[in-house]
Order: sequence, then structure tokens, then C-alpha cells
Amino acid sequence: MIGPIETVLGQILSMNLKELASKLGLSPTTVSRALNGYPEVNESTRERVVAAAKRYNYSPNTRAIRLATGRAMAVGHVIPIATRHEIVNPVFADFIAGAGETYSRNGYDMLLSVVSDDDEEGAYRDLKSRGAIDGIIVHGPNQNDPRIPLLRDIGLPFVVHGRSTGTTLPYSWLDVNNRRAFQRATEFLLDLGHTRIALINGLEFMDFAIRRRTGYVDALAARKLAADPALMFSDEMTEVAGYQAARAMLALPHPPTAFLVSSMISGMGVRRAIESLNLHMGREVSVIIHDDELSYLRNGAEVPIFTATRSSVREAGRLTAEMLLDLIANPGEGPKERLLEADLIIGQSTGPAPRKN
Amino acid sequence: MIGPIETVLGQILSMNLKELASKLGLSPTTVSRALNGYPEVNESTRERVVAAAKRYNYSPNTRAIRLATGRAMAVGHVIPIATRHEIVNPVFADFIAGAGETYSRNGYDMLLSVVSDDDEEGAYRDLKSRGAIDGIIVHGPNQNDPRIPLLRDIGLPFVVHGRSTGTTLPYSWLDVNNRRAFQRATEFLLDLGHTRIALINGLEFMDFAIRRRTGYVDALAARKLAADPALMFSDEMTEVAGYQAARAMLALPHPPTAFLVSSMISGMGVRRAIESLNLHMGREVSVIIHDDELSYLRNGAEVPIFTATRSSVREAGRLTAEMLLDLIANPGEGPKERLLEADLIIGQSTGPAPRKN
DNA sequence: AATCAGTTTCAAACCGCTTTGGACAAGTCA
DNA sequence: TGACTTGTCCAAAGCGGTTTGAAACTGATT
Repeated sequence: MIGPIETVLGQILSMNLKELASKLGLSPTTVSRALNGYPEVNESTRERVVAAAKRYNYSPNTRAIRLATGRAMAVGHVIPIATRHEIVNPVFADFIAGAGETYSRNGYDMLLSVVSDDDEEGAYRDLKSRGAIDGIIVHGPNQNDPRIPLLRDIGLPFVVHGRSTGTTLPYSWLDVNNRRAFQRATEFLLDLGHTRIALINGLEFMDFAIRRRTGYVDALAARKLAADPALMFSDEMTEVAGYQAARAMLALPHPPTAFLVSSMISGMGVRRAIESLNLHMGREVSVIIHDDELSYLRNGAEVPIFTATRSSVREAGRLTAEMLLDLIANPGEGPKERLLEADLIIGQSTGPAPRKN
Repeated sequence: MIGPIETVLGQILSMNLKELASKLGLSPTTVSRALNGYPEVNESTRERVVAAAKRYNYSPNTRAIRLATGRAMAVGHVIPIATRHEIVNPVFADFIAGAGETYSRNGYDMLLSVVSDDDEEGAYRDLKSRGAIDGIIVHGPNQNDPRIPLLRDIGLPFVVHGRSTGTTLPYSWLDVNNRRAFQRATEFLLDLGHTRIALINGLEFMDFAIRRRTGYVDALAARKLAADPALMFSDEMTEVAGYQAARAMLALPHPPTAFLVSSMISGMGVRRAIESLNLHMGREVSVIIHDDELSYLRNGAEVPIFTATRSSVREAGRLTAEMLLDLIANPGEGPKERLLEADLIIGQSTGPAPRKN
């Protein structure tokens, strides 16, 4: 009889190594080696084994491999749920899609842990001591992030997506040059003649938000302009928050003529605020956003709607995952760092500053 | 010496069962039983064991448990990446956050597989035959979804988030009553005097989109109104698609006075189209959206911006995961079904139909 | 013919837990 | 008193692979 065994229920029982070996008249050792590409097995034997494995639909039991090798062949991602505001970062989906591609390609599984943020440390320790994963990716680092020394202490290989200002320990990270991106964007607005430029930022304990603000402030300072606290806003990056902040600023006696906005979603709120006052984006008010190239929130079809600093978070996921697998495979090597530059792409949301009247 | 052993590298080596047992002068059998709550162990012994386990920071090796018990203690989620349009469904993040809470609470891991959609079948077979998971959740079912018979055939417990019109096999699912939700929304618009109601739907090979259209068509038919094909649009649910569809419809000789929109994101595009024509949502044009209560896309702060059919996808994640764990624990029981009703919440985006002039 | 190296194969130990089938002591019943 | 429970514990056999150390065979060398 050929092919996998069918039970009464129609379920396919995959056979195990011992069965396959006896079917071939070989020892499990040889079969295992043949399938795993070890040199000490005759080529013709290997071919027989490989053919039989395919014919009988054999695939080795992951649980057994993991126990035998001591490796989990899995990478963890911890999603902290803020107990206060319960927000799932919308860039997660795309980052994870990118990372997942890398894992699939390399035979790794991706383990997601959803954890309330006051229990994150416990989650890391648990994943490590249970031996559930070989490494982990750290999301959304804050200033002086405690997770970095923690992971170093418990000896779990990790790569940070982003960086942590204030951390002096060396660690592996991949980040977008957020400071440079917002510096360039600010310069671009200044070149267009804007001087009242508002910053609608994310939460400024997050590292990326700190760096973006620095870029913005630096660019202003280079032109001898001081950042106006009334034009700097920091909050959760939601549509509503963007709308409210922009409304409030546009109602100031001396309103901004341009907005630098930390995300596409906040940007849509800013746009709504502008249009609700019968103003026009790219005419009376200019807007630049940061575009993570989220797959479900494209910045326009062919023509970009927003002028934007752009960097694909999906690609970041792919690359960060590659760095981690590399780190796992070569534990001896030191930390790796990688800085991606964002593109500045010009859309329809920016134009010359309106003349004073 | 008290506490876990520290190596030169400062890594914490967690001890294993055998070591703990010998430290206690007991057999591994007894220690295992004491920790797992079996009755055949003296209470005082159990206390000693539990205390020692805590003191030495013992946590059993997941890999070994899995091999020994034959259970993976893990649930799979397959994220298909459409090779054509490469879109990650934005509701994934929140659904998974909800499901993840359930898994954590029950000691299960969540395994995410990112797979190109032409290879999804292979991914399921692989997960099953490797023994990597005990069950799986099916996302985004289409009409006559082939995954349902497939999973039944390979004998992998599963619950579908959504349903599959045309599938006659019984299977477990959890769904929102999409038909009823859109029927009620349409009735609400009809009651406000609207007769030209447009439908901006998702891709209509997706089951939820089919059901929503049915609800919409039924409600119109109940008032002896025929659905106008010119007012029915189906595409990816992006902001840009919503904008373009609404722009086009509003330019018709006999434009709609109301829009029924399948998602918050498309709804933002529709709103932009309306405002770009100097019309006002809730005045000249009414809009109802479906609100999945995505954490990063709240429908307004206190006051909802959009009138909406509302159903929390995060809660759906929690409940679907519970159903699956139940199914895994009680394989004998038949398929379970659960239909959630969406709320109709009234926001500022709907109002009476404008008088004809 | 004996020795040796190289190739190919295998038996058995091992990974760290669970679980089966006793063993042993103490208490109960006839 | 002997037979039977009951309570408590343990040795050993698993789960399904990988990996070590040795055996068997081949052909070449002395």
C-alpha cells in the first residue's frame, strides 16, 4: 500500500522516523542522517530515503526535534497591552508580516505573547526558562528601557526594533533614522517659507518620538528659530488626537502654517481638522506625515496624498528578524546595529507658506 | 547556597526536574505529580515540593512536556499574504490581541504563520504533521472556503472567525450577524427618508461582505426599493478606495444621499470625498460605517463621529479562542456556533434626508 | 595474509518530562 | 491472623527525534 495511512475518520496519520526506517530496512540513525544532509551516508541510500520520506508523507515531529536538539526553533514577539489605554500598535501587523516571512523561509516558528504591560518582565523570564524560544524581538523601546538589561541578564538573544536613548549597554538594534527624517522634513518646510511649524508627535517616552522631536528642534535651531511649546503636541497617535490637536492649534491667535505629524493615522485627523475649517491641505496649511507604508493605509494610489518621510515597517520586520536569526546562529559575535534612512517623498499636502496679509 | 545557579556569564540556569527531585530526596515521579496536582501525593510533601520549586526557580521545560504529553499546547493562526495586493488585514492586530489574552490565561502559546495565500494548504498540513499546534483559527473565510473541508480531513481542530456561505459540512464558527447589522443600518437610513443609499463594500468573495450586501438589499426590497448597481461598490477596504468610490458616486446625475460603508478606514475616505465637495457629513450626506472597535482607530472620543454598526473584534478574538480551546479539550463534542449581534450606535454622521429641491 | 584507512551503517544513550505498573507501609475488615 | 484497602512513593518505560561510539565492510597498502 502506498501513501499515508487513512484512519476511519479520514485523518492522515503521519508516520514517524522508526516506522519509516523499518519500512526501508535501515536504522533510524541512518534515516535521520540521510534526511538532514549528513555526509556519512551513501548517496544512493540517501536518495532512497528521501524518496520514501516524500512518498509516505513523513515530516519529523517538531516536538521531538526540539527536545533532542535543545533548540526551540522559534522566535518570540511580546505584545504588551497597555493596561491604561489598551492600544495595540497598528504597525505591529505589518512588522510581524515582514518578520514572519523571514521566519518561514528559515524554518522558524513565530510565537506571539500578549501580555499586560505590567507583567512584561515575567513573560520574558517565563519564555526563557520554559525554553519556548531561542530569541526575541523587542518592540517599541522607551527611553532607558529596562527590558534591555533584563534580556541580557537572562541570556536570551534579542534584537530591538528601535533604540533606547540612555541605555549604555551594547545591544543589537535596527532603527529608522527618525531624527534625520524629521530634520529633513522640517528643513523642507522651512525652505518652503514656513516658520510656524507644529509637531504632532507620538508619546514622548517612546524613543522614536524623542528622536523625531530632536530632529525637528535641531532643524529649527539651525535657522535660529526656537520651537514654540504651543506648537508641540504629544499623545497617542490616533485620528481623534490628531484632529483635536490640530483644531486647537489652528484656533491660536498665531496659528501654524504647517504640521509635522508622526503617523498616517494622526495625519488623517489633522487633515480633517484643516478641512473642517474650510482650509486646504497643501494651500493654506502644509502637512508632512511619517508613512510606515502600512499595507492597509497606503498613502494614495499612484500620487501620494501626503508629503511624507517614508520607511517600510514591513521591510524593517524582515530585516530585524534576519538579524535575530543571525544572532542566534552566531552567539559569539557582538551586537549588530542597523540604521535605515527614511525617504522624503513629495505629495500634494505641502506647498509654499501663504503670504502674510 | 540558595537560588538558581549563576554562570560566569551571569545567565540564570534553570534546573530541571531530576535535579530538583534529588535536591528534595524524592523521585522525579513524585515531584512531577506534586506540581501537577495529582492526588496520590502527601499534602505535606506537596508543600515541600512547591516551596522548593519556587525557591529554585524551577519551571518545567516546555519542549519536554510537549513531547511527553503529545500535546503542543499551542494554537496556530495563519496569516495569508495575498500575493497580488499584499494587504495585511488591519483587524488582525486587535483580533489577535483578544485571542492572545485567552491563550495566556490558559497556558497556551500562539503560533503565527505568515504564508503566501497560494501556499496556505501546505501550511496547514505542515503545522499538523509536525505536531506544532493543537488547533487553529481560520481567518477571513470566503464563499465555499476550501480550508474548511481541508482541516476536517487532516483532523486539525479549528474554529472559523466568520462563516462560509455554501459550505454544507458542519464546522465551528463565531461570527457577527453582518446581514442583520447592515439590514438595520439600511432601515435606519430609510427611516430618515433616504432612498438613494450607496453601499461601499469590501471584496465580495469574502463571506462577511456577501452577508452585508444581502442585509442591505433585503432592507431595500422590504420597502419595495431595488438596489441600484451604480450605488454598489466592492473593493479592498482602504481609505483611497473609499474616497474614489464616493467621489464617483457623488458626481452621478442622481447621487446618493447616504453611504453604508464596510469599515472605518473606507469611511474616512468617504468622509474626505464628501468634505472635498464642500458637503457635510450628517447634513447633505449621511454615512454609516461598520466599526470593529480597533484600538487605534476609535470612532471618536466620547461622542461617536460616525453612526455605526459596532462589534468589538477584540472581544471576538477572545471568544473565538475560548471556543477553540474548548474544542481541543472536548474533541468528542460536535461543532459549536456563535452569532454576535452588532450594536447600532448613533453618531453625528447621519441625519434626515435633504428635501428635494 | 595482515594492517590500515575510509566509507557506511547501526545500537544505544540522551533530551526532560509524563505515566504505567508496581512496591511498601499502615490501616480495615472478616 | 490473614486478606484487602488505602495512601504514598518509586523504577522504568515511554514520547520521537539526534548524536555518540563502535562495528562491519570495502579496497588499498605493506
